[in-house]
Amino acid sequence: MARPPAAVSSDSRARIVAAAAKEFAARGYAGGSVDRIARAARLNKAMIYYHFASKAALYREILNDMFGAVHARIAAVAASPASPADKIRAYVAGIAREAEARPHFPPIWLREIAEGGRHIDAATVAHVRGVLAGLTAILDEGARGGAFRRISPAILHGGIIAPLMFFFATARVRQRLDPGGPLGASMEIDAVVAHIQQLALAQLEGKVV
Amino acid sequence: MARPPAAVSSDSRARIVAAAAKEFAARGYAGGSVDRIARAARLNKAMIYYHFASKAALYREILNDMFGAVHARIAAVAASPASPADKIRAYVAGIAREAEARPHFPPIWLREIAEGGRHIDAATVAHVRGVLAGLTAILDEGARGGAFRRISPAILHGGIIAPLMFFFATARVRQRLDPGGPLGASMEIDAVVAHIQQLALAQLEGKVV
DNA sequence: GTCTATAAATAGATAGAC
DNA sequence: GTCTATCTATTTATAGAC
Repeated sequence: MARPPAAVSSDSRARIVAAAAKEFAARGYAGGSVDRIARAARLNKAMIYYHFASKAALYREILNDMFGAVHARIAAVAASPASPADKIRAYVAGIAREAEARPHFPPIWLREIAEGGRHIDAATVAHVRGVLAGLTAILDEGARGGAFRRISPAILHGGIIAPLMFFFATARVRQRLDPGGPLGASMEIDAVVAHIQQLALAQLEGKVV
Repeated sequence: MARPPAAVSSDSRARIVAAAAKEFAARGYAGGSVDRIARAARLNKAMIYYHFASKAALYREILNDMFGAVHARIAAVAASPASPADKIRAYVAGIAREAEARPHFPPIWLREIAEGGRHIDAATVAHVRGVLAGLTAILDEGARGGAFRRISPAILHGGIIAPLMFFFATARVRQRLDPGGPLGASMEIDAVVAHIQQLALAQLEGKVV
């Protein structure tokens, strides 16, 4: 295998996106610096403006990828031949898996919520609506078959995604705020996902509320 | 009742704190501008540095007030003579009430989670630990009396606070992302609080998981 | 595609008058 | 306590050479 050339040419766009996702996750949109992104991508600022129209456009690309990936996965789950209960399990696990694949996803999601979705453009809005439409379809199917009570998709979705993002994003903080204590105790992702799956199904099957 | 003087003197510090809370909630710590805070408080930048050592110190004051208020309320709940189940209800309602009293609380909370608690100082850490200690005491009491199963306070707390902050913070976004749809449908705070109370108790009473 | 250099605006913070 | 004026660093973004 030949040694790669000293300056790896022209995956520069991908390097920028990766560096930007990390930067925006750590410091937010406003706090993120184009200069720092360039340095992390081993490029200069001008290259960022060669590939992207603006800092905002770069950020929107990352948002769109995040929500697009979740949308695609949820649409597949909703269209699958599984039972409604299994689809709910897959809904929870699917969001968790996309978050796991993108460490920047939970922090950026939390910040967008805090900002009132200020940077979310039309394409991303469509993805968000698509995710909710998928959940609504699953709930309808379950209700028609008598397996599920009718509950608000919004309440259910919030009860799933909020704790999920919280647990991903706080992995580091919990260690700091409560080392050794119950908050700091390591929580396996699989255990948290299983817990949230059971909580969601309990609501749908009328074991609670 | 006499007309107030044109320039109300020397509640300037309080005006700064109020304006800063709004600014940091809307734009985050990094995105918040001392200039804008001064303008919103009808003062100049120099007055902010007269009252506070730095932008960071001003922000920490707001964080401390938020978490201090929750800590105080939860400590009172834990020490009250109510039943464990009622204490859990009061735990959920208490956090909701403090968030209601401070519109900046949910957005700032979400951002701090996203930032890994970067701006949280020792005093605020103590408040966070105090809240968790209160919850742990309630769970222990319930478990000793046989009313509660033993479950992780961290999981329970996350399942309470994350959806709560999510629903408060998304009141405006949901309207935008899904007007007329289930997400955009107005959700009464009382209904959301009641739902989360029942969800928490269902876990503790072994009806789920 | 990649770079250096720089423009133009805004940031946090301070000096010093009143 | 409150102000104006200003310093310095950093910001996003662009021009133009190669």
